[in-house]
Amino acid sequence: MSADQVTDAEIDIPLQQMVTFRLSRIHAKLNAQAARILKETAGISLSQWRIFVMIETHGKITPAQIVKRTDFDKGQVSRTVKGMLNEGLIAVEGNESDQRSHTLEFTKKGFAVFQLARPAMRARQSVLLGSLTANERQVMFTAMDKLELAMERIEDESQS
Amino acid sequence: MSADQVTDAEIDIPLQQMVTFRLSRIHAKLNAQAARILKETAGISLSQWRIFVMIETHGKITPAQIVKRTDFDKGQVSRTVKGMLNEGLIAVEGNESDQRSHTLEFTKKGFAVFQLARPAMRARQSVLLGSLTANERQVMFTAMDKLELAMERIEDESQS
DNA sequence: CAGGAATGGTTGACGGGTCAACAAAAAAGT
DNA sequence: ACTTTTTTGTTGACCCGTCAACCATTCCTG
Repeated sequence: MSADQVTDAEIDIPLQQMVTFRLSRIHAKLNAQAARILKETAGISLSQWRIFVMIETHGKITPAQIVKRTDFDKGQVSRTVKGMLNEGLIAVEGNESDQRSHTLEFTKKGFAVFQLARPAMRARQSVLLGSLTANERQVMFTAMDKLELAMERIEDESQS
Repeated sequence: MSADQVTDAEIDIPLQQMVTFRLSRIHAKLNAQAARILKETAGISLSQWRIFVMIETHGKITPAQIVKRTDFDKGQVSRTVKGMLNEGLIAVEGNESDQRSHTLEFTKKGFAVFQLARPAMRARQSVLLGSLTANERQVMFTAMDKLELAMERIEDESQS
């Protein structure tokens, strides 16, 4: 279907859209699917899952560090953390040397909930990555790198 | 191709995120950038731009056709169209054989506005596509195809 | 042709993402 | 020491995307 869709029309203008359109559509679908799985398996939101993953892979971590590593919006992190605290999914530990900051960590309940979602999320990831050849994976990542760089270039140009 | 193969560690946890995280981040950046350019050059929103593009590439077109071709949300199309009508950017033409439906088309003003944004959007697209080699572009598209198929597979599995 | 199903479109509600303003604390400059 | 700047986090406002309920019209089927 998409094979015979690559026509002149697409290369000129519409294909123009194809990059952003398709990325946007895939993103939407991935999001919706992940959200559904998370809700069904663990009753958490995608934002909460992402916070969990950050805590899991980096150990104790502060909101600011999460923002730096992921580019998530700081307001959203703040609100998500607040919600997770209310639900007892994570705990905070004050920082002695900096009164503003606090590190996040799992509660027992939070870790249990996290693990409820993990198998399905892992399985999904395996299917997604497994659908691509090693070469396709690699090219896709370098392509994404290049796209991000190109975006920065556009940003710079339009400011000068 | 044997450059760096995807290792267990990558498939395991952190890279797990990589596919969705990175897609999501790129999507967000692309969106924000496009929205900014559109606002600056033509004073329109991304949704409005997308409707314009659909009208431009397919001639007179109905909201339902747009939804089918793009997977946009039907509610959002409805609202965007409503807004564009209020601003005089598009016009509707009733359909004789179907009282529910109407086709969309440019107004003079709408087409002028559309063309205000086009150069910058085209330039941007050139930079984006130009940052990738032909091979990278091609692989990326097939990869996106495969990802969408894989998603459907996941959907089917989790329902059975 | 009557009644139910499907289609086209509108609307309200809700959650998520983004942005800007702000307060508190810490770091840096003088 | 004191002022200024930067960092950390919270909050409110706003827009966008998604979902579900709903009406009107058209299609389909007995």
